[in-house]
Amino acid sequence: MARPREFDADTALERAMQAFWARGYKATSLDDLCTATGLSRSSLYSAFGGKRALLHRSLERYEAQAVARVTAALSRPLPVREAVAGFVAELIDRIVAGPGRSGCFIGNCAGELARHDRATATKVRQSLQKIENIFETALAKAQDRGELASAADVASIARFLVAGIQGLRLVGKANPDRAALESIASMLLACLEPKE
Amino acid sequence: MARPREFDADTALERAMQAFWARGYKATSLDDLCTATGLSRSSLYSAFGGKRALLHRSLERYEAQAVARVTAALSRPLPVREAVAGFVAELIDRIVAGPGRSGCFIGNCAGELARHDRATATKVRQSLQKIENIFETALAKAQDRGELASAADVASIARFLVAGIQGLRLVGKANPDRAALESIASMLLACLEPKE
DNA sequence: AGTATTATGGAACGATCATTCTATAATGGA
DNA sequence: TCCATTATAGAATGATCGTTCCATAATACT
Repeated sequence: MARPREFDADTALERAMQAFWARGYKATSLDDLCTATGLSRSSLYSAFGGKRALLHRSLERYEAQAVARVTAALSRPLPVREAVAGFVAELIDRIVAGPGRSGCFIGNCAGELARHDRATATKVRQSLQKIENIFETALAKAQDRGELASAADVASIARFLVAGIQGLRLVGKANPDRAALESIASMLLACLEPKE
Repeated sequence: MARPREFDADTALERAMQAFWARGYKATSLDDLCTATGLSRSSLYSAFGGKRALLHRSLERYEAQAVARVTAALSRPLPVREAVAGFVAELIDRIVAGPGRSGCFIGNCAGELARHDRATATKVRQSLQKIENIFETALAKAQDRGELASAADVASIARFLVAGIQGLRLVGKANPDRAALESIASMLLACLEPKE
């Protein structure tokens, strides 16, 4: 019994997320968001509530996609070291090609906002934790398969990989050089090698 | 033959840098900078030329300080592994205590600006390179002392340490948890262990 | 002492910011 | 078909942005 929406909220959110991801929170204006989504200010506000709320919805959306991507990458029928290596290699491809130079949206929010925005910091922390948990689960399975030493601390390795990937992506923003990034990646993956 | 400055340009720049470091570029307004430095807009503009120029001066200042800090930490009469470990341990102390939660100013600029600001990206890349070179030099000396395998690629290790430290500091912004950060640090330092 | 020159404080500027408001359009149910 | 309800476009709002300008203050040199 009312006028129906003319837009799809899901694709609008996706486009808003892309805008925040590419430019950052403060650098993305409401005009930018309206242009990106094709919505008017009224529609944006009634559907999402404001810029900050839209950022949080964007973070949730990104987290879901990131969880899916990591899960997919680590579910491949490969030794975990090769699965992780493939995941990182794709990241590097995207950094070198250009689109990956926006970095990780979660990491971007951590860098720009975590210090002075408790709510966003909490969301960032939780998102990183979820991704870390996916790594940990995959590593534990690999450990069961005998790919990792039974003494290996899979939780610590997972945490290390998440931090290392953040570092890789951050450095890649300023220096999208394939050789440099692959060198970093290969040393990062050493944590999955059995000690000789 | 004219009116002299009432302020010290060096301390003004230091305070401006602190403001940019703590809040980021876009989030630091000219009012913030005037408050932080104690200068009027006129003085700021005549002395530094504008917000963006002030950022670049701040980056240069931070780079010099960072170079000095890293050089000092790696010049201690210790095995390089312990020197690096001490450096990272102090970073973690500052993150956990609070002040270190601003992260690395260079990394912050990389995250916020590198993608859309070529000049800043170049400065960031050069600064990271300089710091990387300090690590590499220290590692090469340690290699000469026999602390590292003669086959070790000190340039790659240096690059890896810089990226890893950026990741550590970024993750520390959202999750300033000592145990987690120390776990990451200890795995990072594994690249300096002789393989068994 | 007078003057040229630079520094300073703060007002003024236009642009842009996020948000709210208003008028109009479009629907489903009566 | 008319009404209650929600959606939309875009104007309006006040705050704040970075920058410029101007009047005044303070010095060094003649």
